[in-house]
Amino acid sequence: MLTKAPKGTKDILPEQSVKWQYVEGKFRDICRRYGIRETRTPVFEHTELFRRGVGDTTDVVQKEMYTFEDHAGRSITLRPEGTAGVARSYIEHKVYAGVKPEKVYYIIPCFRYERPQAGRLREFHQLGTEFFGTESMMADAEVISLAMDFFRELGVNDLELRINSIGCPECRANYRKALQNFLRPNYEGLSDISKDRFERNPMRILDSKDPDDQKIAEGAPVMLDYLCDDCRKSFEELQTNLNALGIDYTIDPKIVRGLDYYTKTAFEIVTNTIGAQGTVCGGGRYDGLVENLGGPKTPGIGFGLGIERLLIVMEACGAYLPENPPVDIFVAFVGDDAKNFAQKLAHDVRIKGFSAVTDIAERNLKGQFKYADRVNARYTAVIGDDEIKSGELTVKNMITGDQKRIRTEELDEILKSAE
RNA sequence: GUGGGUGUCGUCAAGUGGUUAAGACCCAGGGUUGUGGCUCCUGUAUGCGUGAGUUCGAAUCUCUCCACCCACCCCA
Repeated sequence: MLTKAPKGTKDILPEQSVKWQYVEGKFRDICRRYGIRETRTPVFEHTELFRRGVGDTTDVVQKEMYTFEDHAGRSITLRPEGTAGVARSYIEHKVYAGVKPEKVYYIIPCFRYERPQAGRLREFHQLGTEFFGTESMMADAEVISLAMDFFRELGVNDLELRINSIGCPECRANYRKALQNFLRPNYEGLSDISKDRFERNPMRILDSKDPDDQKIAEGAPVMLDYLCDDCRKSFEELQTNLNALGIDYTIDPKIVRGLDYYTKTAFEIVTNTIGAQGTVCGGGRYDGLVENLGGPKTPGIGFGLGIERLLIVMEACGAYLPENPPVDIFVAFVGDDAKNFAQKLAHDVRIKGFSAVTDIAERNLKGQFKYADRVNARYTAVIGDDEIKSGELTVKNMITGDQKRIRTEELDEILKSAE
């Protein structure tokens, strides 16, 4: 128990963390190219923020939050997603008074109390972006474009972009009514879960896996047919923009999104290569969120992408992921005099900006070479009595096996040429 | 919250009631008191998730609990 990470959490050990850094670095670079800056918000927030922001009736808020009281009796919650905190920060610092739109990205851990399974954890990591202050569908297209660029540059193909519009609160209410009217005659035939959803969120009935539900839902009205003029125009614009960017997509009227704050654009990027949790990226527009949290009426659009799922997809499709990064030079030594000389040499090399590793476990030469091999050293320098006497180094190229004597000053050239 | 599966060395894994629990890899040391990735040798589980029971005897049978995995729900 004591030596076991809590259920649903995972240690990211060094051989994994190089992969994480690679993915994160790629994301940071893409965001830089899109002119997006990073924002960092607290891991925990007031519980009320999520109740209001994510929605009181959502599963996330109702049964998945890590909520506790702090010592002063405040109700605190570990963030279950990224958008609410970023929106809060946007309002708190009156960022809306500055240049619009505000474009930010984040790379953060999130927490949800769920039963873990493949691609689902209690602590998971999201990277994402949020744009505030523009209603233009160009923003939606840019956000989607960014996500697609990210996947493409990571070498992840066979992904499908699905888009939908869930309208604004007005047209959604109309649709809800129409859907309920359509389903009501067969209410008794619905599964228990769907009966439960009938009032709470009838749109969810549409993607039920229950065969009876599916039969009843056949021919049900589609949200897209109930969009108001403004929402319909927006959805058409989005498609025009995506077409202009050469981004393929399919329209999927079943995308509903489980968080209350979404309006208009909803999208998912899915894969079928990683089992049941196929949604790697989900996002959409949330024009009511900022106002709902007490800020000025401010539209917003963004997406969240699960890093754990992304890595699973990358491994499944054979995308490049770094492992065991090389060390420029390993400094081996024989004898006590050479010991200090070696440590000094390694230090000099490090100061010059190269990576150097030396034996700090008192191994014999053979063991040191073995270790040099393990740490993926490009070169190994050997220092012993002979070298100290002559002021030279023996340097071995670990890939070709070539070995020669050089003067210490020549080492720089060799290390540089290896890059 | 509901359902299914699995639990033997750091990892993979043999073993299905009978003395000391295979093997491989990894790791460490050595064959070579100055040379790795190959080779050879040596070492590493007082224990088979936990607790109890059946038995002369249990990793092997029964039950309890626990952990992990997978799926539903929902979502990243």
